[in-house]
Amino acid sequence: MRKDIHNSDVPRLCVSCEARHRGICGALNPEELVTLARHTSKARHEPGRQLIGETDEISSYANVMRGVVKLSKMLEDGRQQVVGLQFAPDFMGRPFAESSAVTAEAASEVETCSFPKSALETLISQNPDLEHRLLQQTLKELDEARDWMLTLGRKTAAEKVASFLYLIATHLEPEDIVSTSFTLPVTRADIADFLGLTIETVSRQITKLRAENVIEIVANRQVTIPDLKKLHHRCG
Amino acid sequence: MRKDIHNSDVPRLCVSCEARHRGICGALNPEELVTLARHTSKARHEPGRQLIGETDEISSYANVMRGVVKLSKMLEDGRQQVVGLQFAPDFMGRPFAESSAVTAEAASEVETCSFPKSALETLISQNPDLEHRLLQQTLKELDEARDWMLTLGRKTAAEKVASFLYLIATHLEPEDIVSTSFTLPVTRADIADFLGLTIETVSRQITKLRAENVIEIVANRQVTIPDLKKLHHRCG
DNA sequence: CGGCGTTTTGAGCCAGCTCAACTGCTGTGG
DNA sequence: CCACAGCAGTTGAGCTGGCTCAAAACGCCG
Repeated sequence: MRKDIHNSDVPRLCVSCEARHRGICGALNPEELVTLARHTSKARHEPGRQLIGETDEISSYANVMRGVVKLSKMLEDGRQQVVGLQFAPDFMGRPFAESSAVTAEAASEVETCSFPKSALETLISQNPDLEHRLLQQTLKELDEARDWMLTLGRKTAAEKVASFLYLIATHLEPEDIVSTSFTLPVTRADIADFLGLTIETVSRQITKLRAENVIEIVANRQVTIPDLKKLHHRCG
Repeated sequence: MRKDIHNSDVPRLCVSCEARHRGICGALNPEELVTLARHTSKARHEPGRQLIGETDEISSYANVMRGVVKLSKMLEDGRQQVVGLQFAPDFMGRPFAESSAVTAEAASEVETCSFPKSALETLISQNPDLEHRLLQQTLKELDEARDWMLTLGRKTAAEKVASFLYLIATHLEPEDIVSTSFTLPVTRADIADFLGLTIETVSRQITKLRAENVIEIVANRQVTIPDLKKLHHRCG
């Protein structure tokens, strides 16, 4: 928990919340936080739980407090593509749209803090800094989406898997690390859907990376990366 | 040219400009337009002309006035992926960043209206509606990028080419059309780099679509689509 | 221990790639 | 006016990376 001289003014719900520092709530003053918190509800979701469907009407937005949320799109025949992953304290939702255009699903166990569409829209209209934060996050997501397009369109299966592991490692851990160890927040099927590959190909490439000592697999989902730089070299 | 009761107040440069209606300049009042126009320069660029490089420092932004701009990313070994196309009157540039992270290149003959980074940033700080427009465009680009990730990751070559032609047709022409005819604003190589395919595969798929009477190729770049719905069915 | 979901491994196939040749258009110069 | 060089696009033949289908191995929980 961070030190914060205004702790006494902010709602109990928000006191220790990351979204107030690095997330969109950082744009709000104590008074606005109180207003928002009145309409807010925290929730915990099991892996696999769908948070919003591709064509659902949007009635609320949320912050990701803990865990990883998977955003995906689907073709009529069932082919699926994961188009984004969201980590705490990302904002979730598509402002100014009727429907979300993507399915949001809890990849790991997830905690969210959600509030009605109207509450956010009211705040946006009276606080330009909130819109600035939204713009910043949207630009970040656009950058990530474009990076990923390069991966999807032009990298080999081996490079795709290395890129995925690199992305997870750098998003789950504090920056400037050399080696790391973590639990994969997603299944092989999710990885495959993110990379535009099949489960089997993902599995084979992971096996190969392990055989070449680029990664270590402790338990099924438990990965250690002894040298991030070495992994990065495999990313193409 | 649109009718506009304020024509007399706005700078000559801006009078007939689409960006003032559908682009970001729509957020500006005549006075702000005058300020911006003072630092503005229109330019025409030949196809292939690089407008900004992937690692270039950003010193100015621009509106696309005419033509199509191609945004791309490259791997060290030269593999390239087109990550976006911009049409008039799109805003071009990555606000709040040191470097652009993508290469922008004129795909067709292009006209731009560019202004220094600082001029836009000043206006943003004093006019929240401008930031709102930027957010709207960024969200639109993010939606498009995610749609394209589905195409890149999960569609077959045939579906990819159909999707590309559909995208171009619907972006170049007024809405609610059934049939259309247009000149492709990009080369086969660009299409391939957009779709994550090779030139040869693109060519074969176009030939196939023609053989199946989904499209007509008049001259090399001149395409007619007799039935947009039929094309859409090929998009997967 | 047995059942079930996830992951790995194996074997064969095919969509899309590579390499190479050809076509057709355009501009240039003799 | 033709020759020809250069570039964009097409076509062909063969190869291969990643897919498909099938089965075995590995947890994990009751």
